[in-house]
Amino acid sequence: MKPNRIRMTRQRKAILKALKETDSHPTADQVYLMVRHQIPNVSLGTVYRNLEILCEEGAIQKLEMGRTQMRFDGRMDLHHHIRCVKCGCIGDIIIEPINLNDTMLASRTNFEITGYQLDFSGICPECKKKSPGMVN
Amino acid sequence: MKPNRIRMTRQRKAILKALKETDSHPTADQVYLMVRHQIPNVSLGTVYRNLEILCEEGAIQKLEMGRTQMRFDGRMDLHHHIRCVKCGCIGDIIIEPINLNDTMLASRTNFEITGYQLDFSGICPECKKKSPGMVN
DNA sequence: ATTGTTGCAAAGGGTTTGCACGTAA
DNA sequence: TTACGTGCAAACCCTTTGCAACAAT
Repeated sequence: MKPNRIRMTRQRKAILKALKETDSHPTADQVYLMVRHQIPNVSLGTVYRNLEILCEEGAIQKLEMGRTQMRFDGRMDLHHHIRCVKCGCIGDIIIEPINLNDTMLASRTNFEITGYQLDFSGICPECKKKSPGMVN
Repeated sequence: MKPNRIRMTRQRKAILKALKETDSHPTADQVYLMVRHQIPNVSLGTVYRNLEILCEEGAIQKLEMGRTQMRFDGRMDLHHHIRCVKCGCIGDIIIEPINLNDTMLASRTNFEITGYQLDFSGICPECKKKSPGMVN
């Protein structure tokens, strides 16, 4: 057990606040822009470092969907995400967790299963409005 | 409909062959090393270009798990993947597809759901052997 | 002969890191 | 006072791309 040495600096506080106040799952540079309203000379490096630290502390979570830019989420309850294939925005979905001890599932691999990541893709309401009926 | 203009060059043939002959889900540079045995002066750029083209042709598939390096798979039947959290190797799992028209699922988001990605994580047989009983 | 493909090397883009200074506790 | 955190800028790493030469059809 290491002592909790993390300091609540202005920057860290502002980054955490920004994430708790939005449901837009922003990228690091979007967080950077938000925080700059309050702390104009904050650096992008500081934003990245703090997002990482806040993740480790369990205060926020990092979304790594495919190989796109990371996104960050201030919501910590169990939920999944859906990405709009047109605009890239991200929404939330709550579904029942998969039972990792399911013998049917376990029998299908010689790995010991410890976790999973389930992300959906689709079309967000805004993009649906813009091109109704269009598949692409 | 564009005519099928893709040429079967030595390089392309070798890359495809390498992927069809392994079940190791190699990264681009691993494919590069494999192909170099046959074509010593092949370039990494060519490997990347051909992996991309072979994906578009539906001959292979690209695995984008988290923000790690891309991996490539010569197997085209429907299956999922599990990544070893210790060594990073990848195995296969076959499970039933999720029904995207499930009203329960659809009611949980205002997106129109079109697809999903489900990847597992766990510990591979080799790593389990090396550190039996250890969680980390 | 045509034009898709290659090797090379440079560029790209998001993220990470080294350093000296600043600041929370 | 101590050592964690910051701003800056350079480094990183994988992947993509421009270009002139090459080769499949």
